[in-house]
Amino acid sequence: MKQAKTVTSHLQIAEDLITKIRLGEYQANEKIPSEHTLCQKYQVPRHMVRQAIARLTNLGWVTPVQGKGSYIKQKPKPIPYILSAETSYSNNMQEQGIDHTSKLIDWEITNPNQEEKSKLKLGNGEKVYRLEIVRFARKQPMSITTTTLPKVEFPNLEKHFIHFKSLYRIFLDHYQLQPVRSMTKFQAILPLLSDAEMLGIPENIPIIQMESMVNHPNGVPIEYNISRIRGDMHQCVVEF
Amino acid sequence: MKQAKTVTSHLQIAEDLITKIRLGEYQANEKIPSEHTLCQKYQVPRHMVRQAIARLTNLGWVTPVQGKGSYIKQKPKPIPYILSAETSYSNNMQEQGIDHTSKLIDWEITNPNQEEKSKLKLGNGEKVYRLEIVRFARKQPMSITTTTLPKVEFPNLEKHFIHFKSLYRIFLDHYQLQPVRSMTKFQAILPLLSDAEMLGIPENIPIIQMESMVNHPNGVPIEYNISRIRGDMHQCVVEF
DNA sequence: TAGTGGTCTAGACCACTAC
DNA sequence: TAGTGGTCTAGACCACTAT
Repeated sequence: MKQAKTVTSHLQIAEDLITKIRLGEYQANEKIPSEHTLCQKYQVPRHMVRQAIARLTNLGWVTPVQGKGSYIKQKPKPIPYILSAETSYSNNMQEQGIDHTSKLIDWEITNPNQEEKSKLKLGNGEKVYRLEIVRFARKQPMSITTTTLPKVEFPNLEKHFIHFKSLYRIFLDHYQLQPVRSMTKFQAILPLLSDAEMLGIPENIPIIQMESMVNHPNGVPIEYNISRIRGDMHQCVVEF
Repeated sequence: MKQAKTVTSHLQIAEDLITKIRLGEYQANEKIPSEHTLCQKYQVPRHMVRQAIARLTNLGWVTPVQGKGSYIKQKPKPIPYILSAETSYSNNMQEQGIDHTSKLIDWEITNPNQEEKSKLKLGNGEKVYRLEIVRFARKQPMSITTTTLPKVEFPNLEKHFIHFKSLYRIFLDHYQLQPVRSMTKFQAILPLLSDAEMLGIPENIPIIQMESMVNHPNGVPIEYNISRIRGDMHQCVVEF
């Protein structure tokens, strides 16, 4: 006679653990029981438990830390990010009273790529500034932006990089320019390794990749940027 | 004397495989070599190779199929989805000449939850229709929408479900109603298991969760919906 | 030193696909 | 039937954390 085998597979262990986290039996910021303990509890070899925990890690429920245990993740409260023609990131954070900073981590004067050239309607041989900006909110890195500006529109831009606060601050203070966002495209993707590292997030947290065109009030395109923002930390809002 | 051990860990195998896919040595829609072959190639036990492939799977490079092999994923070309006050999904697909359908998979008349009640400005005791709609484009499931409508605004709505084509078709044809989108919030998240299954995607493909308010042209809120759309298959566009 | 998670070995058997 | 990936066992040793 066949014995009814206990159907404890790694999938079921994972499901059980998730349920317990959901129901609060295991609490956020606490640890789930150790692998060893779980082996005893489910009466399975360690490999099974590890497979289950790998699943949980993947789905974003826990973060294992060597020598300590697997910590249950806090579900983050996302920050509203209002998309409109007039608002910039800093601007947005400011209005919500969220502590924020920007950091210029890299810049160059270079030849535009095809994309940039057409988007910014550049003539042949025109150069661009290309900046890499990391934005922080509540001291945490929240987004990375690659922004491209026609050199001709921003004479001596690099002079203003020394005490870099915000790009739009520079636009306003030194070029008397109130930029206008004309278009934003977005897409949900998984981060590149380099971006994930920079943002201090695991590779499996989705990010929103946002591509924007920004114009001079007279309609001339003056900025093209691609931001990668933490999808779990932002709730973007568009009003019509 | 210590022998310089070959540092082939699962991480390095994964990295090597990714590089080969990137460079086109292994081509999209083809398979990577079998686990057995890779074991021989890297001179490691199967467990190591499987760990590496698990990583690739996770990062979205391959999809293993039992009995066949691990297929290299095609990077999908996303469909543009224009967000504006006037456009609906069907409408959007129509204009781009993309073959599309909608399917009403579930509906009920029920009491609204707190969220729905406040969003739709419902009085006490007012009932709502709650529909579950799956939208297809190019024969593939692309999004799942939970939509809530005040019952009082749509008398005998269920009469029109028999040959369901599109919600907005019903609005237009039977209620002479040209709906207006007033607000959209979006966020990048990983799908729930049930949604992933319905969309036929692995759990690690990010989706855009989009919450919208839709009004009568006179400003009265008539629809509140939450869509989960495939993040990898859509490029959402907002114009200002 | 004890306990945690991370890596790794060397197998076995099963389920599915292709021929 | 042979080849593929999926599940599972039963260990070993290492790296890190806490005490």
